[in-house]
Amino acid sequence: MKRQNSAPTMKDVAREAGVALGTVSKVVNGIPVGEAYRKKVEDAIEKLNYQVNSYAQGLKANKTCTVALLLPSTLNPFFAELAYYIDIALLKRKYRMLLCCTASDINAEQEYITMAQQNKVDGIIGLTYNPNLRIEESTPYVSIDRSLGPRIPCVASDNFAGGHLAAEKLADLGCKSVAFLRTGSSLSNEPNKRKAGFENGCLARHLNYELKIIDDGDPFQEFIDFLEMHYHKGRLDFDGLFCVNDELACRIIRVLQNMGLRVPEDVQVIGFDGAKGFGHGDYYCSTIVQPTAEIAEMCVELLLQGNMSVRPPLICLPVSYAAGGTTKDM
Amino acid sequence: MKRQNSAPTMKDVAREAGVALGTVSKVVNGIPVGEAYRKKVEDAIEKLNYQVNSYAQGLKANKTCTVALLLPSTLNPFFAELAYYIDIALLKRKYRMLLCCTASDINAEQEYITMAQQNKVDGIIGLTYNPNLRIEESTPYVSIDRSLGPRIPCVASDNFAGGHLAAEKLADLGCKSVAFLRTGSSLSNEPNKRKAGFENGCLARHLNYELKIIDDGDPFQEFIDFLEMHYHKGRLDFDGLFCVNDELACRIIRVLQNMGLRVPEDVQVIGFDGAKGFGHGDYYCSTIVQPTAEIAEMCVELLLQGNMSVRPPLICLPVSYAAGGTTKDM
DNA sequence: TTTATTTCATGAAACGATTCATGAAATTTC
DNA sequence: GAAATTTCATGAATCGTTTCATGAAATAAA
Repeated sequence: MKRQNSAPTMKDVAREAGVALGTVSKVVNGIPVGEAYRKKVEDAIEKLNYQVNSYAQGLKANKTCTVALLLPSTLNPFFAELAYYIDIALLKRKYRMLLCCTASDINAEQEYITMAQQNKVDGIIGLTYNPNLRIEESTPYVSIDRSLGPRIPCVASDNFAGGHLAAEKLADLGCKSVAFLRTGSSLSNEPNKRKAGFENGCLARHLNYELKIIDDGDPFQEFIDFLEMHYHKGRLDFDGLFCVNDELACRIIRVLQNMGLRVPEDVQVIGFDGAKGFGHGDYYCSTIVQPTAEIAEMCVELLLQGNMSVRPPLICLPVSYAAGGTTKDM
Repeated sequence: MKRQNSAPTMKDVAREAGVALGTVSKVVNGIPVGEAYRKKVEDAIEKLNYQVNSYAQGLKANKTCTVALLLPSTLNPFFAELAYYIDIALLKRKYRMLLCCTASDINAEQEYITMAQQNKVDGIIGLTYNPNLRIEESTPYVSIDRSLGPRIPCVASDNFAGGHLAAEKLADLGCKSVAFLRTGSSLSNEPNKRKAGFENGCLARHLNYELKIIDDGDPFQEFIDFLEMHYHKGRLDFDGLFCVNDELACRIIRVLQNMGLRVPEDVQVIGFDGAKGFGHGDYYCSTIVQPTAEIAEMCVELLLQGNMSVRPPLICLPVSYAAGGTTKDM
């Protein structure tokens, strides 16, 4: 006797329809079956309100149609935008997205990767900070903006070009002396390209520049000290700043304003990422815009294409510049 | 013969360790077992790099430790914040979060609910627009900010108090004539309480007020027309506006600025939600702040507590006011 | 009409973890 | 030392699908 409250199974449907188990399976999976059989099965499914059990399916097929997205958090609008577009791209392919915010837990990144190996997900898209994750060869993984080694494909914006573009824009906007500010791990080489591109651009345009890099952690006070060190008699040594991302740019702008400096009149600031307030709102600052939707689409495409051996190690997508009120071009 | 590339199973571990299947299961699940056995099994697990297969577990246990979060999108910072805190709250309880952005697909909401019934998730937390979702009695569901009927618990901010507070603040800030603007479905009654609370507050403080409600869809032009209708000789009929959410407030502010009005000098604007730029950044506008983390915690608590019958139908959490530059109190 | 071929529903076996009745071994009791 | 009791590893059965070898029925060929 079946428990009252348990969901009907294929067996129940088969009994109700008076057909074999395999026939029900075929109908459910759209495999051709005699018209009369199909009808009987469909009626029984309807009558019993049958739903396939996806554990049992997964057990046989070893496939979940679920992908995990590892992000530090969704509080950063750029990350939130990525999450949105990746969800769209996955949905289009009938996949679901497990969102994992790793910022709250230092071990979360590795734990989720382990989870993937327990077949809870078919693959992982990760924007991670931990540079030495153990990722098994057999785990489909695509990294965003961080190279994790030759076996792991990485999708990134053209960070070098972005840095170069920032320098050019600042030069075009009349800056004479600029600085690059950055936090985060020095091990993540993609953001380092922003620096390299910026230097390259500064040299090409004969801009004086300085670099302020704060590795690991977020001792924001160091930036404040740096800026105050370069602040003399109401003037800053720099008339242009390029921040490694919009979040840092926003924080820096607040510091500048607290110091009594006007943005963009006294100092022009360019960030990186190009996220917007409500998807359709304003940019948080003048910024190098990453092509979020394209990055998302590319990650999903790479992850789900069957042949892992043809994955290119690094995909660079083009960036653009957008004025956002913190430069003199609005 | 076992396929080369297939993951080791409990059977393999049992064979390797020279013990029975059930013994391995006990070790894996932390059930007491003789010391010598435990050691042998642990060594074998280590050696084979064994990971439990969660489909098989799910098939037996009928439990995924996964909850689906239905949101229109994460582009709205308030939604993104909710997603973040709900993920945290779930992680704390060893649950995972399936994030489903429903804005892109009109059928997505119902589809995800169907999915839950296929046991892909143990429950759903939904912030949905569709007022007539078919939710089976047996599907654990918690709704955010929309009452979906007596069987479905709803967690919301104290929207009435929020509306009231907005009116009081505008009165305190010197407004004489105010308006309430709102989009979205008229069927979702929680946001309607913001209106009711606002009216109540206006009456209590003897404020002239007008209501502009645009039901269903987003014909934003109607708001522009409304504002222009109330615009005479460089003056707006209102010196204060209360918008149903921050997103609308931001759009309205841009319209006002395009009309040549200054915010907050000419018109003060208060929104609703209280999301911030980068989690720690500025508010987008002066706003009634929803207690996002508490809402998240409450949703998860309600969803995962076993006893569905003791769920209260509606939980109201307290709101607060925060100045954000679009009122004269910064 | 008989034989060869094709078509297609059938249902047992398998996927991998959990559960629990079984009985061997160890311990306690008299 | 024998009997009674307790302890605990064992492995078959189970969960709900999918797959595929089987053979019955229908069709085609002779």
